Amino acid sequence: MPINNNYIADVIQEYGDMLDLDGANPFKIRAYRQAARRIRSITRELAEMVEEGENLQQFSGIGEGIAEKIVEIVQKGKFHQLEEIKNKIPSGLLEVMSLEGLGPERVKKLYKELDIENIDDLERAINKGKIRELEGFGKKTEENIKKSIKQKEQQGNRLFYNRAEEYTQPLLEYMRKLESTNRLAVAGSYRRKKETVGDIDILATGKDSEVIMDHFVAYEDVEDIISKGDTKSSVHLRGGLQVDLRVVAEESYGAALNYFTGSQDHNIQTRHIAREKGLKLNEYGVFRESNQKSIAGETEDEVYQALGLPYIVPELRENRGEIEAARNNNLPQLIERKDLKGDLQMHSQYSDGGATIEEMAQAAQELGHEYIGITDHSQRVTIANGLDADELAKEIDEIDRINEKFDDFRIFKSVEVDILEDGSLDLPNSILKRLDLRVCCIHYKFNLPREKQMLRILRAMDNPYFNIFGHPTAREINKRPPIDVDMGKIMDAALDKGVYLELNSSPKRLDLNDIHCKMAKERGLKIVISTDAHNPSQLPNLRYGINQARRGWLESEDVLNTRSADKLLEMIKR
DNA sequence: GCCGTTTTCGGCCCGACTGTTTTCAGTCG
Repeated sequence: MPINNNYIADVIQEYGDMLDLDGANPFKIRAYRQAARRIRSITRELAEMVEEGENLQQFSGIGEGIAEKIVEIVQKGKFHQLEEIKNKIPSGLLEVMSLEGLGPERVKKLYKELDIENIDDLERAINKGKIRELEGFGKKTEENIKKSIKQKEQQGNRLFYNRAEEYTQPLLEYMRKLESTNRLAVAGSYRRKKETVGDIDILATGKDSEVIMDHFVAYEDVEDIISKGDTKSSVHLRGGLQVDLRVVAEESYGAALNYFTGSQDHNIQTRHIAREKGLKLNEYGVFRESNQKSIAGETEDEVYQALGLPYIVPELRENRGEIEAARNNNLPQLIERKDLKGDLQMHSQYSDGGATIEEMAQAAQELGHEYIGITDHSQRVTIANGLDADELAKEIDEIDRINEKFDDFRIFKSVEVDILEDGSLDLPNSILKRLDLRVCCIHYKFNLPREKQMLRILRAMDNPYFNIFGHPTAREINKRPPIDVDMGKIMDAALDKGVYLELNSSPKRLDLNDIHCKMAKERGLKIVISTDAHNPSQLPNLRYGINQARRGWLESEDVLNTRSADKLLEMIKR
């Protein structure tokens, strides 16, 4: 594991969780967890900053103590306080604490009274009926813990955004059928368009909350009901996805939507602002601290206005500078789907696509595209029927023929050419130069150590026919970690050489991620948003890329394929 | 442990639901 920001955040977070089990000061625990979250959103590599002796305390949430620990993590991969606490408390307890319904107090009790150190121990104790005998526990709690274990085994990872959509849309339709519901919206990370979704938060207003709740838990896909009250109910759907429904009064709708959309970090900041202004912000509205009088709540606009801020779109609500930007009236005008004029990565039957070039072109035209790039695989990717130079030459000729039929649409002759281990490209320049543009990607040797991986990529970028670095970290969400690279250096090199980076819109890749997009924007490096579609039905996936781009603060200006075909070719020329 | 247009000390977001209890602790988001 490379010592990147995510690793550092993991270690800091683990320490916070261990402190929780140790019964430490809750605010200290929170400080570590907040620091971990903060670290994940920093767009520079902390390891590098440490090596260069830079001050880490410039980041809010990182003070003297945690800065010292980060230095130790960078140097040794761990820090001594964490090792000490691990000697005292079995780290298997963290896994137990991650179960739904089990927090630090109960886990501690299980450890002290029943010697439970991990989930296996816990399961054995449940089977012996030991849990129900503990003071403060009971039969029902024992059953719930049993369910939680099963739940964790089943669900495992967070859902891809597009899969979450498949669960959410029918449920919304079902809820709309009920006459008692008035307003209905999805909040949470789903509304913020995160690449994966842990659970679904639905917000409703309506005449009779009891009727709405009854209707909700009666949904045919509900597997079990976790809780049910007047204002909040939670269920598991078949397949394990948790859905929470909240019913609020009309006058609180905006405040509730804002509150339940989060993120938590964003909410903490907005509440701070409220307090500064002598106001109180909660899910019911904005209130004057002096007389508890409500001054806003029905719409989100109103809530932000009461805080003296312009409206902030959900995708930006991650406490990554949006509050400051809002205060300075400097929020980005985020890119929208309609800004994109074309799609620069897709496959045809020449390699592993399911449709002909003409079929892809036609479908793209119907979506309003002005151009596409056909990027079939190169020879190295044998499993995808990658093309050699002769086969690619044939494809080039065919695209020329097809292009003659169009007046106001253009197919770029392109390729998804592999970056080989030594940094050479998988096809000779003699054929690459016949193309309009080239997307260069890594499909093998993901595990090279950072130095070698960097050398490979930077060397490849030296080739004048390297235009776009496709799915740059090669990660697959929930499956394969990103390759170990210094993204800042890659971006600097890309700027220097006139290379662009791709945001791959496949819901399983979404590569670059949001933080990398913001990094690119801060450097002035433009991004290409492509689908990597393998058949026409995947062409609308562009919207997932747009979601990610918006989370990464990108504006139309920051994205290459918002340009016309001619302008694009001009810009891509090295 | 972090932070500061009241502060270097004394705060730190806050309300709902469940289960096991007879008034509340624990957990969650």
